[in-house]
Formats: sequence, C-alpha cells, structure tokens
Amino acid sequence: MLTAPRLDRVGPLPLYQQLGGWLREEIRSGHFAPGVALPSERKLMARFEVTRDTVRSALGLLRAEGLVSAEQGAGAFVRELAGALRILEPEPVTPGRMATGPSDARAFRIPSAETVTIVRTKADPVLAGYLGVAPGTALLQRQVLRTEEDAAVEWCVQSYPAALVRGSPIATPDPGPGGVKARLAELGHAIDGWEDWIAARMPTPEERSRLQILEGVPVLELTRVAAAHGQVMEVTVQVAPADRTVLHYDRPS
Amino acid sequence: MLTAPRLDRVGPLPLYQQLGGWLREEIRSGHFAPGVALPSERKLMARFEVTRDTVRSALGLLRAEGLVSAEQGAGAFVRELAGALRILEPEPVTPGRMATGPSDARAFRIPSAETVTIVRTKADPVLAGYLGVAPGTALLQRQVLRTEEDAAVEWCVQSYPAALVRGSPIATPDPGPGGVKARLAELGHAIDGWEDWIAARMPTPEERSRLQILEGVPVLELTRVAAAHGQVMEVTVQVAPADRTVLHYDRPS
DNA sequence: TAGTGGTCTAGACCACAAC
DNA sequence: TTGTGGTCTAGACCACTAA
Repeated sequence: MLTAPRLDRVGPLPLYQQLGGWLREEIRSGHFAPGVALPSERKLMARFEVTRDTVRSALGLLRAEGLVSAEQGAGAFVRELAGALRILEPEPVTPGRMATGPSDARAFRIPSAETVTIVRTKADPVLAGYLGVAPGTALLQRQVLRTEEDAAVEWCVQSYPAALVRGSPIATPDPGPGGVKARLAELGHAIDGWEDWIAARMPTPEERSRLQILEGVPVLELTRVAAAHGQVMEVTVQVAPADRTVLHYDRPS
Repeated sequence: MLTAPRLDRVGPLPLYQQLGGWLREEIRSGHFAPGVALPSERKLMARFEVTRDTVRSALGLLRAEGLVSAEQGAGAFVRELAGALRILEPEPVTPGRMATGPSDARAFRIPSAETVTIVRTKADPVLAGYLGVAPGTALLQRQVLRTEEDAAVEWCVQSYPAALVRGSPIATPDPGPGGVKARLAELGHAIDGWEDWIAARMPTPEERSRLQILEGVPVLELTRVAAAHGQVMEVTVQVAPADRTVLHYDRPS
C-alpha cells in the first residue's frame, strides 16, 4: 500500500478506473497474490480519499473480469485458479484413461456422478433445424447434470426425435450398458459422424446457480450434431463453467 | 410499463435483483425487443420508487450478462446479435468456400485484412512447455490483428523457436505465397498434425480495446500446437470476441 | 465484538445525444 | 434545450465472518 499513487482528479480518466487499474497492476505483478485479501474498501477509501461507492466501482471492474471474488464479512480476494480443469474431448475421457492436458497443466478430473431427467418437449426452430424436422415436432430430451465431489461441472441436454426413441431405454434415466450410443446402435442407428459448434457467453442466472458459477466467469457451450447414415439422430448441448473446463481436439499425424 | 409489479421491500431479495429480474423477463419475453431502448433510469426510479443507484445496480446485472448496452446520452438498449458470426475451423474457411454455419445461422464472413507485427521474445514457461524448449529460449512471434470492415475480429500470436525460422520469410510480415505453412514445408517441416485447446474467459482491458469488445462479452481462446514429424514447430494462440465467433469441428462419416 | 462486504438513500455535476 | 447515462459525494443500516 505504500506504493499507492495519487489519483488524478483533473484528467479525463474516472477515479474508479484509475483505482481499478492500479489494483489490476498490483495483482498482475504479484503484489496481491492469488488467495490474498485486497485492502478493505474502507482502507482504500482512506488511502485514496474517495468515497466507498468509488472504491466499489473499481472493485466491480475486477469482479467482472473474474480477477477478484468478494466474500461478505471476510473481504475481497484475488481469485485462484480452479483446483482442477475438466477436459472435454470428442471421445470422452474415461476414468481408465487419464488425459495429459496442456503444458501448463493443473490436475484433471473426471465427473463422478450424474443426475438424469427425462423431458418430453417440442422442437424449437433451432433444434428443429439441426435435427431436420419441422418446428414443433415431438422431442425427447435427456437433461443431465454432471457433478464431481459436490461441485457441478456440466449441464447437458440431449435431444432426439420422440418417434426415434419411443419404447427404447433411451427414454429412461438409465439407458443400460454402453449408454445411449449402444441403444442407438441396436436401433440400427450407430452414430458414424458428428459436427461440433463451440460458443462462449455469460451464463444465465439459472446456469449460475445450477453450476455454481462465480462472477466474471463465462460458460463454454458445445453443440454436437451426431448423425447415422447421413441422418441426424441426436443433438447434444453441453454447458460448462469456463474456469474449470477446456476443450481438446486432436489431429495426430 | 403498465404491467410493472410492486417490489417486495420486506423479503430477503434485494430491490435491485428484483428489478433486474423483472427487466430480464421483459427482455426474454420480447416485451423489450433487441435494439429497443429500455425505460430511462429516471423513469424506472419513479415507477419503482427507488433511487437511481438501485436502478443502476439492476441494469448493471443485465450489462454484465451481455443483455444490455448503455449509450451515454441516448439510453440503454437491448443488445442485438452481432451482425455476422465468424467461423473458426481447423482448415481455415477461405473466401472461395463459404461455410454453412449452424442451423440458426446468421451471415458468415471472412476477415478481409490483417496487420502483422514481428516480435522477438523469450519463451515463458507455458509456451516453452508446448514447444518442448527451455524457458527463456529465443522465440519469434508473429502477432496478427485480423479485421473486417473496420471491425477487429481476432488477435492471433504465432510463436516459433527463433533458431527454426532464422533467415526465413516467416520472420517477415509477408511470408509469401502459401503463407507460413508453405515456408515451414520448404524448411523440411511440413505440419502434419496438431492439437487444439479451447478455453473461454473475460477479456483483459487491452483485449477489450483492441478487439472492441462490449461489456459482458467473453473471449474464446484457441491454442493450436502444430507439429511436423513429431516435433512441435508452431504454437498459435487466437483470441476472438465470443459474440462474433463460433468454432467448428467436423468428423463426417 | 470489531471489521467486512451488501444494500439503499438523496442528492450533485458532467459529457453526450437527440431534437 | 432537454433528456440521457456516467461519475462522485456523504451518509445509513444490514448480514456475515473471524477473533
């Protein structure tokens, strides 16, 4: 704190941006290390001779960037990297096969539990377009919440034309050995090709609570369109917190 | 505005969250359509009998979610989808081949210009790990800002061991016909495999200004590790605004 | 109990956009 | 000129954490 500069009260840059910039630099330089508490809002008020609102605006910048987490009653802390990243790959990483991860690897984990909800709905225009059916066509959806040690890591919605899976174990929470893919194969629709579309956005409030997403953390959204003999059989939308997830595609020589 | 509810001043939910929730629902339901101005802050003050600060906190929620853009002097507007998405694919989409896009497709465009800066630097631990060299090893970086109709669409940094590309056109802004890949092939290092790592996060202030990123919009970060005969030759990091970018991977049958 | 962040009030002046 | 959002001040009370 001794190195704190004076704020420029005549220039065009707002006070809260100056203060936010100073805090950001202190974090980047390691002066405020991950896990460490920043000076309290009232100390920053006194040190920089501004009101609490100005201090809170500055901290708001850093929270929106995902650099800082505030804990009521305790303080504001420089955010630490999530303990473990989860890898999403075209062929799922199974517990028997550990992913290597990028060279700046942290630990990598596999989800340990999932809760499945079966929902019958009608195709909205987007899903209908992917599936090649008319909007309003009856769909069966498997909504899956994957968790790991009490922490939700992914929300996943798989959609099928209802006519395709009627009477199949796919329409039950536990599709049996080999999972949905095996049941599709038994129906004569073994998946033999797919397309992935990957986007990122800020989570909805529902997603934030369901996946326990912190402030300033976006979600990755992976839409997989899977086909058998040229016909789309399944559309999967996976939503995962971006601070705990990395996608991986490999084209080895 | 006639349907606006009363706020609950005794329950546990803060006023600004109630107000933010109401505005969010009005936007989702289409009452406030994309491009339309929300009621002004002073009107919301009067309508809900709260102070301006409370109104601004509510609007702050929506701005952080990327739902609303404020324009000084004009008003706060429901954000519209970016006019065009750019597709990033393993094999770049060239002007001659138009991508089809997802079924909810908007227009798709190809970047029209790029500015290249050549930088000589030393490998940080992360890059060194990817490249299989010691940290501090001399690197050559090509920093590329891709733009399209005055709008920046991507920031890209390509890194090579300096020893590998010394004296090659790779170390110049214009590497000549066929680009960097052709020059690497001439050096006997034709790229024959790669790995992609995909992450998302909020942009740094530098990225926000460089790529003209709006509030509440994350970036997609694609790291490609490209190898020739089992040896890593190139690490490319691409950063693109998530509201104008979608990644696409295809594994046809 | 003392200190922290979370919420809310009631003003003020400014820069900017639209009319 | 009028209305808009952007910034800043100076308080207040609350819920929560940690000692």
